[in-house]
Amino acid sequence: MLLTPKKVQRRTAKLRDPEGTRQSLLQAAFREVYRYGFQSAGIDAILGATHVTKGALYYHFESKEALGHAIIEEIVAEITRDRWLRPLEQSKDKNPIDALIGIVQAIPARPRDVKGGCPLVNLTQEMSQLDEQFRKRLERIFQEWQEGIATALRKGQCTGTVRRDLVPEETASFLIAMVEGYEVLAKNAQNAKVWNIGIKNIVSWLSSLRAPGNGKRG
Amino acid sequence: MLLTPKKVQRRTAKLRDPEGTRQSLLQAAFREVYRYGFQSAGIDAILGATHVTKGALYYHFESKEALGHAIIEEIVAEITRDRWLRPLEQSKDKNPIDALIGIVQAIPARPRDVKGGCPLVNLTQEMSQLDEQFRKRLERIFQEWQEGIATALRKGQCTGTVRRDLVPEETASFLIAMVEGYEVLAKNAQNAKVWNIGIKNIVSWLSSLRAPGNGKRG
DNA sequence: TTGCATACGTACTGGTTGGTATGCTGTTGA
DNA sequence: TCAACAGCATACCAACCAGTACGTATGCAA
Repeated sequence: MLLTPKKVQRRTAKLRDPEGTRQSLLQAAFREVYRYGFQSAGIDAILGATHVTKGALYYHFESKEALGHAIIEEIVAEITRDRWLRPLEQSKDKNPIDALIGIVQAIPARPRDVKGGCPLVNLTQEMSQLDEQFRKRLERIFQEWQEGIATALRKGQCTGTVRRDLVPEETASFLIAMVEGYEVLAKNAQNAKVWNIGIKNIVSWLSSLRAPGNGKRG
Repeated sequence: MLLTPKKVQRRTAKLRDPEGTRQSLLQAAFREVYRYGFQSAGIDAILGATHVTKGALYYHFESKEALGHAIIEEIVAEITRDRWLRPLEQSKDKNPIDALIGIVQAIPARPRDVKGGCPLVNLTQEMSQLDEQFRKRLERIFQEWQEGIATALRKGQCTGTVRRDLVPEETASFLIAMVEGYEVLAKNAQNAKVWNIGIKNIVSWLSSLRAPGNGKRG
């Protein structure tokens, strides 16, 4: 008896879409890593969250480590750019203090964001000491972030909206430390209230950076 | 003539010393958890760092989780008390701003501390979202810490050395967020320089909390 | 139509993990 | 003197985990 011809059509006629597969993997892997940490995020769990199989994963990424690197460069870095750098760029004619206040207040305070904390901090805490490759990639993000803020502050100093006695880089770091610090506190509390109080205090501190005689909307 | 009443200690023979065994385990486990995180710290690695065997471990602790709880309650909590609460207690007649400045400046900046980050933050980042038992224990430490600072600030407000417009609890949280935030930045940089700049900025901010007309050593 | 590279799917493996079952030894109270 | 028990030591296990081997389906070029 002749073999039956192969199943002509699979129900969900899967189109080949390597870029789509790659993105699915990155997104799912990010979610798992965000939740459980890189080391504890299991490959099988990541695959279970997608319709992708192990063969496909290891076709697109050399190793779990390489997947981790891609997450940092393509997802985590983008989050920082979306939340901080692009808004700063777009409001570069405005008073940078007002811009920063707007940005800080716009950081999502949805339960899942507060409870999960900042992906950048999560990965830094877990990996910076253990793996230099991870550390370098994370450091680049921090530097980009700091420079973005420092540049805006420097401009504000030129146009007279920001106090001249500040060192822009140090002030930028300080702001980042405050934001990250409150993310940690909020994550521990698993509660947006802590975060909202934090925002309030950061905004109040940001206001103290205005050049004397420069009220709101300077 | 009577000889020594108690047995002379034998050098090589292993004396049974359950409390010592327990402490060895706690210390070694803390070091491993501090370095690799709780989930990634292996039981075998912990045991390898001691002269203790698995049987002894599971005699003293019900599970890895229970060991983790003990680490938080007996080691991490003690670090916070040693660095913050006891110094605050001991200098309760002093200006609290000066006391806090002293404490912040006294936080160890040795490479291994900077590179490892703050144990409290490490554990919070990793576990708060995943395990409520861990979270609760960590939250207690944060609360103790915050209350210690807030109490000191409140006293300062009464004695006129601290600005009266501050909300002590919020200011305490803010300080904690700053410290933790800079620990994250320093850990990412794997470099004490970032930390030292952080200290400088925090100290400068702390000085701004003094009541008007109240210089140093108020 | 063939030929071949891309893009997967599946079954498996060697090593590791937290945890346990069981047995031994030193100490202590009767 | 001896039983009972605290305090371990050792061997072992099932589950899991990253990674691989290898087969197969698809698209495209010649």
